[in-house]
Amino acid sequence: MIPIQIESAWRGTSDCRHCGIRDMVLFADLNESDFASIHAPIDDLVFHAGDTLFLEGDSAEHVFTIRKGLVKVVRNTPDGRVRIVRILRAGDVAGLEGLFAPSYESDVVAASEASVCRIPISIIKNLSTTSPRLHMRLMERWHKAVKDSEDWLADLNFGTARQRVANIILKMRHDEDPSLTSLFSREDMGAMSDLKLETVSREVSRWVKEGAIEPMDRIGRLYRIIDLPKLKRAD
Amino acid sequence: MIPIQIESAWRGTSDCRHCGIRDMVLFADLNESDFASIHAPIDDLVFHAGDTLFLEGDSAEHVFTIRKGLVKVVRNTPDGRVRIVRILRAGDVAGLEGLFAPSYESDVVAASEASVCRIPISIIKNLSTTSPRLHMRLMERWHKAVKDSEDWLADLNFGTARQRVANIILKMRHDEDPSLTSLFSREDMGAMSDLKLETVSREVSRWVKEGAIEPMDRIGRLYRIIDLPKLKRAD
DNA sequence: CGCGGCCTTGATCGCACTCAATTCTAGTGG
DNA sequence: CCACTAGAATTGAGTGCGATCAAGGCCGCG
Repeated sequence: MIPIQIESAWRGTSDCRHCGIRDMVLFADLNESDFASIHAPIDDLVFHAGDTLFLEGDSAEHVFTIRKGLVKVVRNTPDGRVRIVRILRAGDVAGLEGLFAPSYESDVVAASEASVCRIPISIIKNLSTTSPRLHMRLMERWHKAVKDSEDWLADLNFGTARQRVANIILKMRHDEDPSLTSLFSREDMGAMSDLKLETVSREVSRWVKEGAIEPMDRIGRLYRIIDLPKLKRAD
Repeated sequence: MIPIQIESAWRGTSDCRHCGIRDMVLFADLNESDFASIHAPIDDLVFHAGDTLFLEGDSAEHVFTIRKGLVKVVRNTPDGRVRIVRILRAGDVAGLEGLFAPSYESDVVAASEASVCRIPISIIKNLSTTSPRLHMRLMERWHKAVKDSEDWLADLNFGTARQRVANIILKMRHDEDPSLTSLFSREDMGAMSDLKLETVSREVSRWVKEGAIEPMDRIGRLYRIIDLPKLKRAD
């Protein structure tokens, strides 16, 4: 199967030594001789909202570090529906499963404009035999992936529609300004929480009516959080 | 907080070199000098159904390899309910988060009699600076944990009660004889799939009435699978 | 202006929850 | 061996929440 190919802008080959978020990412602890042993190119790419980084079943040849933006990890159920199982943010890594599996195990799609480093898996495999520091970083990523995944399950797929929507609103708060929250389309929010888009819409409206949040645009994406405790209680 | 402490039988200090399932577990690739550097004791424990391996928040000092039996990974939601987020089987590892976090991030409870190796985290940390082979094994475990966790989310928390119960039945099939399946209590099955125990009971009964499964005991735990395709279609 | 995409809102329906009673099993002690 | 009990599973009746079907509104865009 030839996958749908990817719209992405190439921004050049990365110089990881001077990466702005190097301290957040896999290569944080590498030294000069580690970098010297990197021969395959690490590319710096930009994806637009809706672009695909890779699809489930694609041959796994790269690992992707998110530098900026939001990225959805999507699984397709046998009966044709779609579930968003995790959201990746700056510093997170997509496609780690490629280190062990021949192909990717989920679809990964940009949810907003996203700036991404594409690292050949061969580099990771070579370095990981020589650099215990990279190993630690890799395992930290795995740890975070498991924790995020289980938190997701526990937070968004539990309780009433009202509670689930409240938890989405909380989970999508901005890192920089936690009083702001950026929601996805109602359909995507439904795929995150196993609700129908109409139900999501109703519950968002209800939180607005009750004064817990306040719309900052006219298209239902950006909200200001007014009553944080109320959302957390979700009563 | 002093956690409820644990009922477990000590079966002796393990000799990992001659472990019956060594090829399945973390130490598969260690050589003699690796073993020679292990100084802390690795204990071999037996837990009975319902015993606690550790609780969320306990100081993380060991990693546990499951040798035999079934183990539940449990999370407690803020509103006091309980969710089973994963099941561990022979070869799986519990408590890996202790490598990075100071305390465990979920409760882990034996679901049946379980035989378990308790490995001090100090051993893993020491070995992982010297043995790239252990690193690979560890990352394989992380990979499996993420995949299991996301599969769980996608399979058991999706669709109608009928489909969820069918997926539990399929997930709990025996490795040795896949025509047999061992269910948990209806309450635990509810915690796995976010259903009430009465709903689970109804749906199990319905699959029996329709001839997809057949009870092998009188207490509703062991069933023989008669019509596998029907369960997979779940229509 | 018309069109398409997305969000919102309304009315109705059905599935899963709730509350409750009953049955079955294993375990205990007479 | 039987009576009694506690715990678990099962079954029933009624309710309510979220899905479904449908209509209408808002926004951006050609």
